[in-house]
Amino acid sequence: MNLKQLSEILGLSQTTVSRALNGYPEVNEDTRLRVQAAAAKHGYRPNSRAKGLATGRSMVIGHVIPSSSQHEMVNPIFGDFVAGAARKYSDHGYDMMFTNADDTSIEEAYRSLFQRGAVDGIVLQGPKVNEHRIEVLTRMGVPFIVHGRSTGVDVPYDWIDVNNKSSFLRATRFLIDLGHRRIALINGLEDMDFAQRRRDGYLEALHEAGLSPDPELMRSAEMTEVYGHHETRDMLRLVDPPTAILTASMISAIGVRRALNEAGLKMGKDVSVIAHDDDLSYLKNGQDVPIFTATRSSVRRAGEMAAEMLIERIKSPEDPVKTRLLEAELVVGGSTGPAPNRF
Amino acid sequence: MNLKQLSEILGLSQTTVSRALNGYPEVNEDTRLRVQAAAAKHGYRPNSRAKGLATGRSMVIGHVIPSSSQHEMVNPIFGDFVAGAARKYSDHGYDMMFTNADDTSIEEAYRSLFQRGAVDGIVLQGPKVNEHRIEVLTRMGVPFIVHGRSTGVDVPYDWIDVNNKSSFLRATRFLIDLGHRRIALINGLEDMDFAQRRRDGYLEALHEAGLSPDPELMRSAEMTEVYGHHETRDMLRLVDPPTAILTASMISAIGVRRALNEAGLKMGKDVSVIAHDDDLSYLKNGQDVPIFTATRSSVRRAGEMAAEMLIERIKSPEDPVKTRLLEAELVVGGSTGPAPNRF
DNA sequence: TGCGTTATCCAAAGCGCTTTGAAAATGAGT
DNA sequence: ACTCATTTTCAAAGCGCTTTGGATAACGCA
Repeated sequence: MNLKQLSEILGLSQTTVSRALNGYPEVNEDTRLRVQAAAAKHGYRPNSRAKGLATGRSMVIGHVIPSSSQHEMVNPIFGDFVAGAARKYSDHGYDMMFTNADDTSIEEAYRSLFQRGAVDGIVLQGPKVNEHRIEVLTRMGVPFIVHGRSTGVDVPYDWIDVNNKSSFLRATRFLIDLGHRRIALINGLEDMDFAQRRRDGYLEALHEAGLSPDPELMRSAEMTEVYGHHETRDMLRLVDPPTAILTASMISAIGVRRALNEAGLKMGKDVSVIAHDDDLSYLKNGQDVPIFTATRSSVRRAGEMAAEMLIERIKSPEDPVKTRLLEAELVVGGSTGPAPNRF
Repeated sequence: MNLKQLSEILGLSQTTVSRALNGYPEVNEDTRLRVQAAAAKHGYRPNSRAKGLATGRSMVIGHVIPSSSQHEMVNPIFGDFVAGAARKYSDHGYDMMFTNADDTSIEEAYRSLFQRGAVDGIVLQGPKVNEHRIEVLTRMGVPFIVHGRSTGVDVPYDWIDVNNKSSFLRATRFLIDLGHRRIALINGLEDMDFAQRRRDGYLEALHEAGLSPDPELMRSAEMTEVYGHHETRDMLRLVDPPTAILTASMISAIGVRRALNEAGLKMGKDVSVIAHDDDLSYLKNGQDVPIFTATRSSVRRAGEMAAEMLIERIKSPEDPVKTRLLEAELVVGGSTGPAPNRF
């Protein structure tokens, strides 16, 4: 069923039917009702390609999935961020489109998505330090929003980010206040901007306290469970092992816990652990009392907000740049305690 | 830059330029090269909406995300399945589109996606028992594939699934052979088809061994970490607690492990655990020796295969129905051992 | 040279919608 | 009854592409 057929059935012109359906004022209310009833009855749905061609808008937001199988952003966080964004998109009549690109052709993927007219806006996830894609998108003139920020990029752009530095600064201070001196950081990949900022926060807190950082206690990789486990086991073998560990995700925190258990150490007593908690729906940090002391910020919520900001940007391309910095809460759970007295 | 402009620059007709770019034979090779060079130089990209309008195909595959915040399928598995599918889509020139729908309007979402011409095919994830959506899609005549199956639906349809029943049958037998008699099943939501089949396998193995199932040992809910923990803790308090636990995902297995640790029990010695492992990239089951004994089947691989099967279906709508049943491997790890002797 | 083939290229129609500019219908005012 | 303004409807153009049905040029061969 297309417009033409529907208009023939109704004995009206396509113009009138189109207008009736799209809420234009220059159509008699009775006619509008008739048209709407007929459309519902025949299950008429305007072809979105044709509509897009005619209006110049696709009502689709684009995301790119980097296909290198082990890329930081694809995984734990992906599902929740997308679920949050998707809901907001649909509230505003947008769909979301994903396109796959291997690491070498990501830039091309963005370009293609927009220039083909497939999407009206783009979400850039997982920015690295000096993220080149931001300039690319800016030059293309596509409305976009960055989930995160990129140190070293000085063109203005819309972003929404957690205050990673302050989170890790406060978390580290918290451990220092508990008497810890050997504090490890199990970080994400350090070319990722968020990892860099977390590291900065961590270092600043150490510095404030007059502690000098130990490279042996700073690890960086993809945030998997296995990685958290591996690095922890490795550090526990040091001559002077850490008494506290900061880790970049709940997933790796679980690996940390596993390593501690294997070593017969009690979390929160022998070794304190603080994790960053993205508040993933299938991996809640306990029910009432948090399992891990954590810096918490819902990535699902971030997805919702990113979607809304992007839609606003699409509506008002000339608005000044908008940014949004979310503060993570520091929630205290059972995984931290005073530094053990070694003597 | 559009076709018209490009053809004017080249002094050719739109027809010829279009054909040159799309590899049609009725164009001189020299001309084709000239056209390709110019297209590259000017960064010409055919508008996909216009192309879609003209060809009647959108080169997009649709997925629907149910928006009830706690739905079974959205989460742990989502990211990896999608990543697998996305790669195959892009190999064949397809993009993927997501649309959000709350539980009441999922059917409408599928209908809209296809009838608006937004997608050429649909992936149906997380089928329930008696999944109504399958008939809806069949009647609509849209090419689709189901990830999973649906007991009680008797129209033929394409699907790819893990042999859930046989996996859990074998896993349960394995525990019985180790001397376990009190075996718990921490299952997914039982209106999900996969959960039902796992339960069948579990029950069949008990039956074979002359064991009668204990409702107290059969739990069912969303497969979160917290859930695995909660049910385990609860069952450990029974007068006659389980000596072995089967659980439906790695995530809930982690909760099981946490509960065992809290109770001072050693996994693989005091209580054996077998998990179903979807082989998620950020949650590998250990490095060399598996942590959990597990029934393993890569959901990412399933995503790839689903994508390929769907694309074939789109190409050949009249082909006979295709189905694919994957056998999970039973990998033995450190979480299982002989049943403890209580006497 | 003339004619049938084949290789190239093109004009125009069509995909299904929105939107412009104009026409028809209605109503108000005198 | 007639004019003018307003409301309601319509025909046709246009969005950017593919594809049909020719036209033209080039070629082979008698």
